[in-house]
Amino acid sequence: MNYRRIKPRKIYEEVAEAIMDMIKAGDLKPGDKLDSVQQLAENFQVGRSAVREALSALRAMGLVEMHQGEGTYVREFNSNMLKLPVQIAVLMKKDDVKNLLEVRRILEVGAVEAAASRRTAEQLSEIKEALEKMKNANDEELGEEADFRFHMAIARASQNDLLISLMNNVSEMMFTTMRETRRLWLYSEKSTLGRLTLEHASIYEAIVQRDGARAQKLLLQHLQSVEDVLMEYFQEIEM
Amino acid sequence: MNYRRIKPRKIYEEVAEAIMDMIKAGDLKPGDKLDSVQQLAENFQVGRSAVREALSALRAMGLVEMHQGEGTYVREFNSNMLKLPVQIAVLMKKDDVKNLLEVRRILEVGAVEAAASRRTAEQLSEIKEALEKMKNANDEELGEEADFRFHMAIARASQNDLLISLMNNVSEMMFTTMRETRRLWLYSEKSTLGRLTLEHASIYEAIVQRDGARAQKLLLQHLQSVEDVLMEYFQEIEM
DNA sequence: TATACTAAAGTCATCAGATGACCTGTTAAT
DNA sequence: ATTAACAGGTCATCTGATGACTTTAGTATA
Repeated sequence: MNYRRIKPRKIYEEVAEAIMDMIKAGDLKPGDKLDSVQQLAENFQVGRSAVREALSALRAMGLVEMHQGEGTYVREFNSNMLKLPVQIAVLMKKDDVKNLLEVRRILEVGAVEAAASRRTAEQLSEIKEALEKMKNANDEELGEEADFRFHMAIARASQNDLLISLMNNVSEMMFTTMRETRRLWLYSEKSTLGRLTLEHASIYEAIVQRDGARAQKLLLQHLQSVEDVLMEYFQEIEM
Repeated sequence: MNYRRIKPRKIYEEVAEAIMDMIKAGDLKPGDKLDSVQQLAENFQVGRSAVREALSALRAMGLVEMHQGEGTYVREFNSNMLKLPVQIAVLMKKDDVKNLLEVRRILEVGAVEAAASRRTAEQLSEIKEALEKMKNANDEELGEEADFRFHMAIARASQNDLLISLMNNVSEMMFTTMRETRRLWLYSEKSTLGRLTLEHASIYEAIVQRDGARAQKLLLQHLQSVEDVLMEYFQEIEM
């Protein structure tokens, strides 16, 4: 037999949903202040704890902000509010890291094409700036940061907030997981930084010329070689 | 001037972090039962509310499960535990939907290449099954489901849990946002279902032959045409 | 009047006790 | 042996109290 699953609806879930509905319906707009916990509890005819748990859930989802002594406010909802739980990254096993790198590559290759076709002049100069910084960076730390900025500048040029936000999250998880690996790698081969810079430069050129296909191809090669080296080091260190 | 922001650390944040550290350190493994709220409160020397808020946060992150009357457990952490707040989808504006579709396309084009090169025989038959179901579906509802299954089967064949999970989330957001649109679209043109099936079939063939590049090209065309029609309808309906 | 300090009100954060709901395993009854 | 009743443990929720923090208004002072 096939019984339909009975779900005991928790009160805080109902409250959270009710508040979310008010947001959807436009009764509450971004920036608006919610009623006090006390007030909400009375309105919904539930205890304050239930309201607090509901608000906690909404906060975890990024829908509201709670400020002690001030009140609770509806947050602006750009797509970039999407937050993956980055902390989880530290729990990752080797396979997960491989997957993470692959997702990074997929997202970025997708982003660079959009960037090539949509980039504004301003975004172009942002990319160029990161590129220049990398050229002039003798220090590994500076190089690493410039590298990161270059890739994020490309993401921003895609003008897809959701994509930007995903890449942000994925990058952060990458750095969290591989912070040691990456550092060792950069320290070990001085020549690497130069090669990376050259590859970046050619990608930049393709974006300048709005040649999405070429940019994709170059970026793919670039990332794949980086991946290979990174995985090699990662394997040595973490296993 | 630039003052560094002072953050009054909330107790529940500290508790959440402490528990997370225990998980990281391996003191708590997936499947383990946490101490009772009562007990944790005593251990940390804080009130039960603080513990509950901490656990709420961890639950929202997907790190633990709370079962009334039973206890709180550490969840298995596959990458597929990554949960984007899908509910937010309903709040999306037109631009967001466009971005969402683009991200879907990027992820899926990436996934299909991985699928083409890595798919096992079993995964192949899973894809074929979805394809057959779609062929035999006279009903729109069945067709829609088969369509969905086809795409998810490809994702699974990529064998990248993180990628699968992201696509799952993105798909869900898509369906949430466009459930009305999509239905209307399918109802309006019977011929569409047949065309979609043909396109799927050719993609399937490319995967059979492990021709990643060809699969990518076909899928890209497929998704782009779907996107175009979808956006057209969406604009009419929602504006 | 203008400024600085103070007080009060509103609100979130946290605590602690009490009660209800729910699950599991044990014991008792048939 | 099977089933029903029970007990213990635990989360869910309510409630009153207290602390911390922010904003605002009022008051005192120069």
